[in-house]
Amino acid sequence: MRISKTLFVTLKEEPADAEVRSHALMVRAGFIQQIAAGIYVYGPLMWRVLKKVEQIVREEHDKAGCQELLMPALQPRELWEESGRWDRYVQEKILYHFEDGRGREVCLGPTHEEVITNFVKGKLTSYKQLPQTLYQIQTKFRDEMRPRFGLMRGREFVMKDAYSFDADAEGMAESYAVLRDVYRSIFTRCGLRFTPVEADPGAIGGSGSEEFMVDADTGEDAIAVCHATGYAANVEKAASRIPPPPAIPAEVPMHKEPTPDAKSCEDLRALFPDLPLERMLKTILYRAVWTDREQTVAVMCRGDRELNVVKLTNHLDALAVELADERLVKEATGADVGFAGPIGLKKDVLLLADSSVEGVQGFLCGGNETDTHYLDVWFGRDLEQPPTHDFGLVQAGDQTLDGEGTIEITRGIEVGHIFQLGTKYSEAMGCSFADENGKLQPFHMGCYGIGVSRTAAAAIEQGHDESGMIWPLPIAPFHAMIIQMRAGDEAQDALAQELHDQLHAAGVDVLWDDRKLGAGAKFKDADLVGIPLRVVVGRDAADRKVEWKPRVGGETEVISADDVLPRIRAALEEAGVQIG
RNA sequence: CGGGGUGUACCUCAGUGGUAGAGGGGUAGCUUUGGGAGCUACCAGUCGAGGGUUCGAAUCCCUCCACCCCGACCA
Repeated sequence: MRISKTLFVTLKEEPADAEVRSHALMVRAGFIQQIAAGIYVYGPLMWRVLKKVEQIVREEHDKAGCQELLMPALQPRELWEESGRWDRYVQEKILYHFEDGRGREVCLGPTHEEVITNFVKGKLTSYKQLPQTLYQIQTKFRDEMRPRFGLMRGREFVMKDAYSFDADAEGMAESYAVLRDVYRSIFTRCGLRFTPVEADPGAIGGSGSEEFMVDADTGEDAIAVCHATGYAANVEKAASRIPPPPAIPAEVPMHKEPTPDAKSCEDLRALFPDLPLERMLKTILYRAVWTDREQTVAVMCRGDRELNVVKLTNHLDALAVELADERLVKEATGADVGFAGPIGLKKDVLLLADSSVEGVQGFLCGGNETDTHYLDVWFGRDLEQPPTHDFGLVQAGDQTLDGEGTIEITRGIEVGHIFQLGTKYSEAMGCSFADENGKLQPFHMGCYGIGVSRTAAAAIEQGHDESGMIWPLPIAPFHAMIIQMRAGDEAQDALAQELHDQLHAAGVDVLWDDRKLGAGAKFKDADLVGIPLRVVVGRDAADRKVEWKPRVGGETEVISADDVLPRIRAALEEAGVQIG
């Protein structure tokens, strides 16, 4: 393809509103254009990338026996009432929903468990048909509170979603394992470095889930990994061995101390330098919301540890749990923010504690009175120890649960998430099959998602330098680029044309820069769009000599024009890319 | 949803009460030709929207909207 005949428009200047590299580079290179917050046009080059990712996704799913279909983006409210998710998704303001012309309520699908379950109902009717996995690649709609980072978190994005149907939990686990392998193959074939991690299933529900994280410092997700044991989990889910409780001090009666303006553990350390952080117990107030009620929840936690709202939300089985605002804190404690404690809380506040408080005695805690804390507080003597549970956030340096290794915190971009749903949707929506005895049983389902557009962005996040993008060969918009130095030079025109035609005929995706531009501009553009294999047709064209100039990792080399195709073939083969 | 910021040409931005600007970009010409070359001419804006103050508003005031950032939240 000749650049002069394509929509190839690059910008010299960085877009002002792009925070992450992938976003800035995609805009500069003309891959995407923003239409509104979190809504983008995918330009021709971007679309080529997306199609390549989609193709890899398709091939790997099909190879594993999955079947592709296409479901509607527009979905009726009734379906979502059946699964019981309408309220939660509306509450979380993630669902685009509106009335149609006749007053019927519909939504734009953020995910498709309801539709797929409804679709197989009456079609998958016998155990003899199982297992089956169906998938689609489609645009999803989610009204993200804060879309950001370009394609990383959009309100409309391309997603592959798959759903498995099995007769029982064992079957579901097998289908899940198959898909997990499919996912590994997909991201490996895309040329990405990634880490599969244990995850929290969130609003989707179900028992087990794993996320596939592309390793990148700019990722939105923090993950806890241990190289010694191989443990890897999203910090939302991760558990670790809590450092042992502090030594128990001599028993003295509880006493109240004035602590003016000491609202944090740090402030308190300045006041009581001899008291270890481990013997300061924080009490954090939250507002938990369910469909039909809400409650203030106070959670105690050791001063050297942090709380994990996701674990708390799951424990409470709440729709949402958020930090209490100033007003609510005052209402529950009677004090300003920073002085909450377990003693003397308002009666309707639910008091819980993180496991880290177990075994702590003689501690400091808030006095529920502005500028006041209690010291030398003992569980059992001064108050009952509240029910404890693991609500803790894993920290770098923690021991793994088995004590065999040390956890470190890294960052990643979530490009895939797989779930074992169990019978949540099949039961809620009355979707069942006949087993060997002719008895009706609900399906055991799994669901599996890949953010296709996010995967493309993650590839740039992982592969770029100061000059531009560096695409992995399997998902690059073009495999190879011919950079012709002087358009109009007879020898160069002829050789570039010959090479272009030869490569094209061989099935190589080749982009030919035939523009009448200075050499500098062409090299800058070539670096920016990051096509991995490059050939410069220049001053030696008359001798059928060209320069082999890969985007990265190779010295420029003068080679015969006849060696170009073999070289490209070799590079493609090495990257596992089939052509022709 | 709370806090902060920004809206002026296709892009990046300057312009604090008196004729709407620069650079990039595009077009034409000349020159140049291996890492975003030079010169000349031209193209390009309801100054986010509405209201107010003023002889006069991009500029001051009010309301709204959009976008970006931080937080909260989030497959």
